[in-house]
Amino acid sequence: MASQAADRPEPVATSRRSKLTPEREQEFFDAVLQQIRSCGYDAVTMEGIAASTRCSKSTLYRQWKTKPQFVAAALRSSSRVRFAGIDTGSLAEDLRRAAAAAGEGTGKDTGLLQALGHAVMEDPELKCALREALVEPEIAALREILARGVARGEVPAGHPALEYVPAQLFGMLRMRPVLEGKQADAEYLVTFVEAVVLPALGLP
Amino acid sequence: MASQAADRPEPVATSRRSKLTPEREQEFFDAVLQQIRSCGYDAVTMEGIAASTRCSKSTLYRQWKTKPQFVAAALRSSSRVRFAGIDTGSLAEDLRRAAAAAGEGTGKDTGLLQALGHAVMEDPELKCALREALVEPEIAALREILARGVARGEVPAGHPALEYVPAQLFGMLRMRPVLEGKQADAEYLVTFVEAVVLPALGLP
DNA sequence: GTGTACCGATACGGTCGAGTACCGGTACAC
DNA sequence: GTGTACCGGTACTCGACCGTATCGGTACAC
Repeated sequence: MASQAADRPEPVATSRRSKLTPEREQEFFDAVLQQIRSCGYDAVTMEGIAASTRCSKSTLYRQWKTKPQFVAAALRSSSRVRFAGIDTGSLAEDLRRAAAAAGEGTGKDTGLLQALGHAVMEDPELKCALREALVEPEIAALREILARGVARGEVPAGHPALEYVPAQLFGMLRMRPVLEGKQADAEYLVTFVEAVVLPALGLP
Repeated sequence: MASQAADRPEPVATSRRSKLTPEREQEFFDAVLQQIRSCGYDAVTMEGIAASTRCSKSTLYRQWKTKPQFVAAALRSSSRVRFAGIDTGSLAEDLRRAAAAAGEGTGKDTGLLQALGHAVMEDPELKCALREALVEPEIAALREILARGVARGEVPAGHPALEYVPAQLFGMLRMRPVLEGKQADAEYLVTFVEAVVLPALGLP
């Protein structure tokens, strides 16, 4: 599982305010995000997290002041931009890749977005963390892809369908489970891109 | 406030197991749905509903066994298909009307869908009520509109973009608040339909 | 070896909400 | 007038969970 890097002998640098290794912290984060995905934000309890990670509530409250702050930290730590690095030189192909990439992680980010839905309205820090960790990086990467396509002249600048592309991709990801009860997997999303997004942009 | 219809003299038919008038019941339903929209499912309390409608908790629990059952009843009662009755004879125009209609009610059904997000995962009755009341009727009406367009020959049967139309519309409705922080109003949705949905279907 | 600082466990206080029980008041049937 | 059945109000039980406090154990520094 863990590589040799896990038990490094060196004292890292000077000292650590916490004896928790970053790997251990990540266990907490994974656990809380997993539980949020499966049970919703309100149903997740600090006691539950402590139990499932075999740490104590004290440890959680020592590191993070409150439950929302803990969750916010977990969100920030799991930031992983899925659309980064897609650049095939063709907008159509880039969009297919992006759709496939979005489909791969289905049930992770999507589930979080769903589960945190309204909890986010009450705690501004949570809201901010969610946007920074999950929403904005992906949107920015996607707009980057589109901008390159425009720069290459594949689509005229200001094409009316352009601004809707990110919302559409996320929308499909989000709505299919609701409407059809199935996850929006890579195949489904790629087909969607080819059937709708590319034609709307005037691409082959 | 209340019209004369409220204190009807007739005994309605035979007898009523409850002395609550249907109007009174609807007040409860409106109150609980409103509170769910603004605070989320978990934050809504039976005490709060009782207070805001000036009835007593006893009354609520006499009529409905539990909180989820109460909410489910409220959902069922508020079923109002927004896309029903749209039939202009032109698919493009029907879709514009549907988009506008969807935009009108923004913050009602959409908010509920958002707020109930994960609460629905735990109570099957709630889940069922939500689907029956909000999801399926709208989808069915929308598919009806599309089917008429196909029957008129405006779009070839089996056009790949057809099956995505409902999800697209709902997806936009749902994602714009997340991505842009603004409600998806009628204007936005109509523009979306014209920029993406119609071109993808090969309509003018 | 000694001190320090953190971890895990557990127990506790405080709050809040679901659901129940009981009571007085009242509208309606006969 | 009397009975019945329901409403509104309040007080209550019970459980859950947040966040705090306390204590013993242990890894590491020096």
